[in-house]
Amino acid sequence: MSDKNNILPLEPITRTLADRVCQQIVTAIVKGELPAGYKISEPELARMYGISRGPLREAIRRLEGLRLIERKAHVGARVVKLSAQELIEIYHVREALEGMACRLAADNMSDKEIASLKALLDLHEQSVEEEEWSSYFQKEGDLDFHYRIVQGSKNSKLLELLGADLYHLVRMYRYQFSVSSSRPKRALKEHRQIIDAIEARDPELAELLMRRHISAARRNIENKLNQKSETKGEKNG
Amino acid sequence: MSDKNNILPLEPITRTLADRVCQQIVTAIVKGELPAGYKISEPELARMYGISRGPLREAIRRLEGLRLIERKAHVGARVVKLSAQELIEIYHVREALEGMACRLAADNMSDKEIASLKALLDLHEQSVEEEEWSSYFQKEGDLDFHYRIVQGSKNSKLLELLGADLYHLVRMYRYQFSVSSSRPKRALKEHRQIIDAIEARDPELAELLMRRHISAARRNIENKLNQKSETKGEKNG
DNA sequence: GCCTTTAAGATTGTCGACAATATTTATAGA
DNA sequence: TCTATAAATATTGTCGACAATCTTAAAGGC
Repeated sequence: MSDKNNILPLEPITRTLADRVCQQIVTAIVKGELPAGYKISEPELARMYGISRGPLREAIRRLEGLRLIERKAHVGARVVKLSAQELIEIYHVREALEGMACRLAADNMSDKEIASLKALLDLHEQSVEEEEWSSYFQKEGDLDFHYRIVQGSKNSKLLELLGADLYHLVRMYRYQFSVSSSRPKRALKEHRQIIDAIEARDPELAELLMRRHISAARRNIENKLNQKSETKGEKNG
Repeated sequence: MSDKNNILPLEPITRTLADRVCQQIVTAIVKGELPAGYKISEPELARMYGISRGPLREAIRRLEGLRLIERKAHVGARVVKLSAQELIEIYHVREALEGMACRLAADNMSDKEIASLKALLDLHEQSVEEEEWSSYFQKEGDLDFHYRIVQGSKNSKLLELLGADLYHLVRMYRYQFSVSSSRPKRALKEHRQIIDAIEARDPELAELLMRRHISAARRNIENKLNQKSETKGEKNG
């Protein structure tokens, strides 16, 4: 082996320009640097990222697949703007899909995966106690948990659907609305119950708990959205 | 209004080249003209459809979003090859998603939509009796029914997931394996029961019937696949 | 003064050529 | 004869320029 392998490509530094720029734009959208509804100008972004319009269009098309931008022929692309309605819809779909995933995970998750996930929850507990959760747990930690359970279901189509079409939208929502932070200890407790049910190889209970967990999160959001619209006042009355 | 509007663009004849070619390739893949596992050569397809590589790559990227082809960087694209395992996985996911869709449809589908769907079933019944179902009903008619119910759920995310990620794969499977033709009358009867439950505004029953319907289809496939592998003989014993 | 029409500008879609990477083939050595 | 290295070939990735379409602004008519 020669020395040039010292720089081991843990994550391939750059497969293609489109790959790299795509990831950069995903991050920018999720964090709100590219705000919802923003009109994407191909020449502008191409200059910004220092690439040509070719690979940029490739990236844009991929972003469209991730449901992060919407495009119209001969008009252009815009960062997707989630309505309250759509956000609730996503949580309804998550309830069905992740409930199923959790049931399957109780049967198919390996002992090693379960142990690893319990360790992750220990980390989360630390973060919550040290009140560092606002930065990490609120934004990504919770989704890490959910994503691992979907992986544990061993159903690749389920993983594709949740990973490619819903995951990033929820990430975006969390970053930009900063809403889901209200009940971190409660959520963590529910996570513990879920992994316990999986460890006990109890599919029905695991599904029930996951559905309740997501349903509670949805109602939490619905309440906050209602408060918000009430605060704004009744325009027509 | 001038005469030039005589040629009313019912379906826009051609929005972009990529649009048109994308649809053509979808059809070619579903029908098996581009067989599963086929290596897609960009220069070859570009010549075949008489376009440049630019819009062709756009189309290919879109096909990837529809899960009909898979691409690796610097290697190329191949028509997706569904394993038996993945096909079963899809039916499990459909059971969860379409069960949910059917429950929502019982609440949200308009009377007009219900009437229209019942009329569609009448057409299917005619086709079955005249034994024309082999050409249409087997391939597309059944999915028409399912697609309309998903539309009736009024959950746009649900429609996106089922329409963009699973629909075409099931279409492809039906065309190429010609398996689902075994129980058309039975399936039609189940469709009637489902729409009756929706018309009666009975969400629980509607979901139950849809889940059973898809589950039965899945077991039907599993049996056929088992027969197939038995016919092939046991290679290792 | 407002609306319609027209022209100018900007943006997206399309094309052909060049560069970087992967695959195949040929050659040399064991 | 098989393996390993290296050159040759083909394919994919990237770029800049041109064409088609949409948007915006200005001019003219009612």
